[in-house]
Amino acid sequence: MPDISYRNLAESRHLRTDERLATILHAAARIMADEGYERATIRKVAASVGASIASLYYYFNSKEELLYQIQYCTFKTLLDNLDESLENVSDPDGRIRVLIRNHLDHFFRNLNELKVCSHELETLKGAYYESVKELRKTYFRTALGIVVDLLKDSGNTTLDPKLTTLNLFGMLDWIYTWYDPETGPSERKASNQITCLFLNGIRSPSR
Amino acid sequence: MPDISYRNLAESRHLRTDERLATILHAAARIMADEGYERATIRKVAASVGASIASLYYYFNSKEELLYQIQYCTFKTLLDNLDESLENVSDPDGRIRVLIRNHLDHFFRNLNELKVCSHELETLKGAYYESVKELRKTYFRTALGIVVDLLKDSGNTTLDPKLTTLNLFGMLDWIYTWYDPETGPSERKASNQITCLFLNGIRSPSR
Amino acid sequence: MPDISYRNLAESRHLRTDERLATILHAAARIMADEGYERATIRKVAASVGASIASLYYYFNSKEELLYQIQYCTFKTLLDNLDESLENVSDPDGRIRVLIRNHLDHFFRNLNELKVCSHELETLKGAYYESVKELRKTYFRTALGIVVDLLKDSGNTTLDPKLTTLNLFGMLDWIYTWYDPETGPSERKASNQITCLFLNGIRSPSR
Amino acid sequence: MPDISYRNLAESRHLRTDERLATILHAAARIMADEGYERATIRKVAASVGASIASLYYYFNSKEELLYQIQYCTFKTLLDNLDESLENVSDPDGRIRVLIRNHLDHFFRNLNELKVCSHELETLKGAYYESVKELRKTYFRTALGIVVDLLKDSGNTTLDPKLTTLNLFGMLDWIYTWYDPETGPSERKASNQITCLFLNGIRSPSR
DNA sequence: CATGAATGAGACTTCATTCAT
DNA sequence: GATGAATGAAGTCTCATTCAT
Repeated sequence: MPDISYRNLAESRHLRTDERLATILHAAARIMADEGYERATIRKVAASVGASIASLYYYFNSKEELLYQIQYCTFKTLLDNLDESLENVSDPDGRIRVLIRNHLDHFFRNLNELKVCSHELETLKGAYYESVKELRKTYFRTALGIVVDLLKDSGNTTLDPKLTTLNLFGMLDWIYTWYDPETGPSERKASNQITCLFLNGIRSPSR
Repeated sequence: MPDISYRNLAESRHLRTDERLATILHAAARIMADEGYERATIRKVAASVGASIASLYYYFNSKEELLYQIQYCTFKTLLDNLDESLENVSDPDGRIRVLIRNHLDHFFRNLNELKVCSHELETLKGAYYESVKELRKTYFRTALGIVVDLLKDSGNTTLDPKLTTLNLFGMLDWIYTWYDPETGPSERKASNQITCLFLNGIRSPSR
Repeated sequence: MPDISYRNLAESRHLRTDERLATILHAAARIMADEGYERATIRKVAASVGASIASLYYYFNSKEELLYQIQYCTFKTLLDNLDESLENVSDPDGRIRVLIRNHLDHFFRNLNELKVCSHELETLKGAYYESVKELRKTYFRTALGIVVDLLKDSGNTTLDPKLTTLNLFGMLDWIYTWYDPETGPSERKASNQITCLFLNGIRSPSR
Repeated sequence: MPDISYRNLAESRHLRTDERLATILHAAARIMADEGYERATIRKVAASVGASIASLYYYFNSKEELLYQIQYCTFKTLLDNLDESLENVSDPDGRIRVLIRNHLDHFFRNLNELKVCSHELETLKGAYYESVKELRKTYFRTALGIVVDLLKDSGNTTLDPKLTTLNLFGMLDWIYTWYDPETGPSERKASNQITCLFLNGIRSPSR
């Protein structure tokens, strides 16, 4: 039974410690994205942040908890930002644009976390798994709600809302397989392309 | 330097042996999909096909070669089938429908292989990696060619062909994260939804 | 308890089979000399003679027996030849020259066997070990007898016969570490040098 | 590419750790001498020093590095001692006596290391091999230089210096095959016998 | 005589984790 | 807060050997 002891970075007053934790989480995400959870050894994480292996255990109780913190932080932040940005937008078209922008803004800057979350959700067990699953479910439901409204507004009865939302996330999340901040298109262009393809796909029911 | 010795199942005459290899590849794909390459131990593969660990090494020289055979077979079959199906279709709309159907027909029936190929390409090194990479590049170029024609025909100058192709594969490949043969929608329905969303998205340039 | 079933090559009438056995023994000796007994796998021996692994077991019952045959043949031949050559020589000086020549003649042409016999005597267990040990003891006693006579004739009371014999074999057997049939001195020269150094060392007691 | 990280025992200040390393090297040498490198399992070494298998890997990175450390330490010490002892001796006769004494003093007390170095040089690969090879070459050249002078002084033109040096080492190194500290002659006697046999062998050219 | 296929045993090695300091 | 040293568990792979064909 894992003892979840997630440390809320924002609330803590030990800034030095929490900056260090953030550094560790980021380094771990990079290594886990590059090599997968299993191949991402604690040893490599320690080396990449210039610490001893043993000292890392001050910041997390197990390798699984390290993975949990990465995933939890990612979705917590994503969801909090989304809620805030949606507050003043009410039309479905505007809301879906906010969601897409929020998602891509976050993950273009955190491709490693995106990859880790995509690959390693089911690596978590028990309470860790449930905790992250819950956040993701909430996030998906928000998106689904917007898509439902959008299809209604377009009079589109061909597309199934749930499948359409899944396909949207397919395009959004797939970016971790191809986006390269160095050589790729601008984030803005990539973002616009997906928005455009998706909204057109929805708006005009096939005759 | 890995000595790649891919055995072409179709051409071999040692049926008994090759059927056994196919069984092993399938079992391995299932376990690797469920648990990831690293956690998918040879022991588990052996147990799942009712063989001793050592005897598996009669069929592949290393765990990496096992992964390679899974990926190579998958893309070789996919590509061969596609080439055959495209032979008698010349209009871009028909060709993209063939590609989507071919892709989904294959992977709805081989979700494990899809997941393994998606997650573990870069687990392969050296010649193994290059060999699979080459097949995938060929496959992508075929799709890209069709999308280019499609955009031209639609007079759509907004969408970038390469990004559009990547987004298409985002929707197509993402199915491994949500499709459930037991409880999900029919393959036909899921397939139609993606085709519809994509073709509409392309056809009608945003006003 | 190993069942020693040494096949006497000379007496057998299955020439084809025995030629094959000789080929195998020679190939095995080469590989064992190069890599040591443990690293010299049956697989490598099989490959080097172009046979399947299983078929080798027709010629010996175990890897240890293979090693035994190599060692037994080597010392049996060496000893038989020595006895024959010594028959007509009675003075110690002549007899020691015969022994040195016999030893070097044989081993310059069978360096691999010399190395294997030097390194792997104690790899043999039980009856195998005793059998070879017996031959070697007989061989050593013959040499020791000659050295005793030689020291007596020289009036040399400084040197201990047994130690002197051991030192002689040190020089004789050490050749496997440095003699190279391709680039080294002629066998004749190398042989003369040892004979010269040893006989002078014995003949002239230090002041 | 092995990363050779030889720890100089003498210079380190972590006495506890280095004493432990020395203990391990010694135990490993004994087992490798008794059974050969391949049969000398890490398990046996661990058991013989009362440690877990995994903990040994704190002291070396691979079994091959363990073998390397044994060989490197042996020849480094031997060579350093020789250089020191030769410093104040200039006549060839004295110098060869110093060399013989140094060699035998060291190896009578480290017969296991002598056997391991004799049998397993070529078990080392790449940088490990080159490193030890270099030391041995230096050691041999020192001996050869002395023998050259010695032969010159004796007016002996019969003997080839290189072959003579090789034969000397044959007698010196062969001791690992027969010397028994329990039942054998005194080291002093054994040492004198070799010195005597060799110097006489050289001094009096055969008529 | 020959061999394809199989297997139990056991080797080296790595890893997450702990704990005394 | 930090870390050197240690370890049980487990993984991949190789090997000698067997046996039905």
